[in-house]
Amino acid sequence: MKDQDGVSHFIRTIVMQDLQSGHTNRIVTRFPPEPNGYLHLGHARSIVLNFELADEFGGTTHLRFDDTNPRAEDAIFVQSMIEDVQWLGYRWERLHYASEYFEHMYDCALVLIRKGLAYVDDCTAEQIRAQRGTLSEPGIDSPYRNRTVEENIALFSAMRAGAFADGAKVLRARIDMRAPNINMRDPVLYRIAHEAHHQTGTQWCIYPMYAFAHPLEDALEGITHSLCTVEFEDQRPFYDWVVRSCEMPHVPKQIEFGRLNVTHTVMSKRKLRAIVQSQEVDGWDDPRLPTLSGMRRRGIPPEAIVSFVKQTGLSKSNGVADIKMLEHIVREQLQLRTPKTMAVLDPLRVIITNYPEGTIEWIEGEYNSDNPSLGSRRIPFGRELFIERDDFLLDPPASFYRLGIGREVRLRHAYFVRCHDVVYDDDGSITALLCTYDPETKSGSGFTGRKVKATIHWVEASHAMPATFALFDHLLDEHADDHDDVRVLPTSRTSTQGYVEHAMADAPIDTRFQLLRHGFFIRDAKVPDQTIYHRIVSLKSSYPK
RNA sequence: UGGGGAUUAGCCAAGCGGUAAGGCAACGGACUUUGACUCCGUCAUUCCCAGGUUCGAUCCCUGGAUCCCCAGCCA
Repeated sequence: MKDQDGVSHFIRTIVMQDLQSGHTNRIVTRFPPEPNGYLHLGHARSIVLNFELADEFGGTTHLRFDDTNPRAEDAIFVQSMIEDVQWLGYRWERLHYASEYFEHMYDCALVLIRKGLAYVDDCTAEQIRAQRGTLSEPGIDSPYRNRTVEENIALFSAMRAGAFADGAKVLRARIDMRAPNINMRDPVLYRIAHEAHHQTGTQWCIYPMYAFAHPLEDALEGITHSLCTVEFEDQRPFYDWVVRSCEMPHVPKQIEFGRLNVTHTVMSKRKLRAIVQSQEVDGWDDPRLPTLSGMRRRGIPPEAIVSFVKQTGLSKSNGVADIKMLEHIVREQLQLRTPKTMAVLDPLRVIITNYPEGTIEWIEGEYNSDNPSLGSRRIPFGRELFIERDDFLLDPPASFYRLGIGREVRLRHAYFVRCHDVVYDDDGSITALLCTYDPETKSGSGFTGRKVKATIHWVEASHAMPATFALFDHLLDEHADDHDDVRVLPTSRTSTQGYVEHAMADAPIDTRFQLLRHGFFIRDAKVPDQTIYHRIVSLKSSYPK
């Protein structure tokens, strides 16, 4: 049971077993982000997993905002998350907010109180922490642990009614302060926060904690498999305790999987925020960031992200995938879909001395010979051109196939040209190349008289469209996740001024191109009035540097 | 030194008692109007280590090592 580019994994196995054994007859999953930031590649793994798994077995998936902490959340994140999930290509059957269930959760808390399984604690956060014990020592009971049910109900109602200040009281589960699993030492269920909520306004001044709310949300929605990352594993006993103690009719199953990390970048929300706040990048959608909005602005197709997530597989270990794998998949996805055009990023003028002045020849050029459906365009050719500065070397070694004095190369789609002289300025730097062309060698003419070692790209000078190119490289050094300092590499973004070929000016702004010998590019849609091309990913190169 | 997890090639990852998939990377070669793409080939006698069970162990048992997570009124 594998899909094309996915790998079989343990959660799929569990789901299949649950279906076969009759434990459940329909799969319901959910993607439950907290709207307190931007979605990134790490979330993409959860999104793909939840949506694809349910879909594979004919089930459904809910998008649910886990909005139990108004101090951290904002409606603007709700909107960006909706856009990001849709952009990846997924459609939810139901959209929910945890806050929809606040009343129901309150009732569940009352159930626990009546069963003697929850109590109102007047201790401060510091006192509670001190009573909790440590990793190796048991905790001690709170002095308020044995209040009567009546007293607890009265106090909890008063908490809801706004009778107490933030932090004055909490509702706690009453389990076991000596439990070896710290999560079972009377965890907090409700805290007081006189804070407006983006969905419920000022209706509430007490809010449930994640550990209490999440299992209830899952149970209420009929979620069969509640998938989360491994750091929640030791919270599973409490998850099950909540479902059981609140006597929820539906019992969801929590399953944990390993986080997805990628070399040369970070997925931690904290570190991402630090980078954005450092002003070293252009906001949350900076094309260098692993945020979905950043990757979208970068021009990475959503299909590539989905494919990457599937191809990296899924296990319980927290692995670090090589970013080269992502880059490979992006190239693979773009290879056949993009028109291949020419642009010069670092221009060097070339004068074809034997080509008539004032003449422009229009050459028909196929956009992508591996995908003829992309059609063709007309390319102007004339006496003055631009080529890439590093396609010429004054004293080229034998391993350099391109231009040098006396050397001949093919101009893609056009003619062979041979360089015979160099023009310098007063500083001694090269300002132009003088070349001759051979009319016999026109592309498509079938000329086979002699061979040339290289084909280079070019742009005719009088029709060249000026453009800025933003070239992106690794955001951080290879193992950035290992240390706390997240210094953005200065090489992560460089830019150059150059020219693109005539035909590119007419393309829709979201057109992705393969710029011959440079890589895949797309216009920066955030500044449509400027002509800035983002390099999505470079081409591979076997040329020894 | 409490509890919970993880460990298969440089990286990700299949494998579920019958003799180590696949992808990325790397390295050779072919092809080439992109030093791209494509194609062909190479790349774990061994699965963290040590014992044990078995005709047979990456899979089962015992012991050990290393790494990750948990002491928010965050999620």
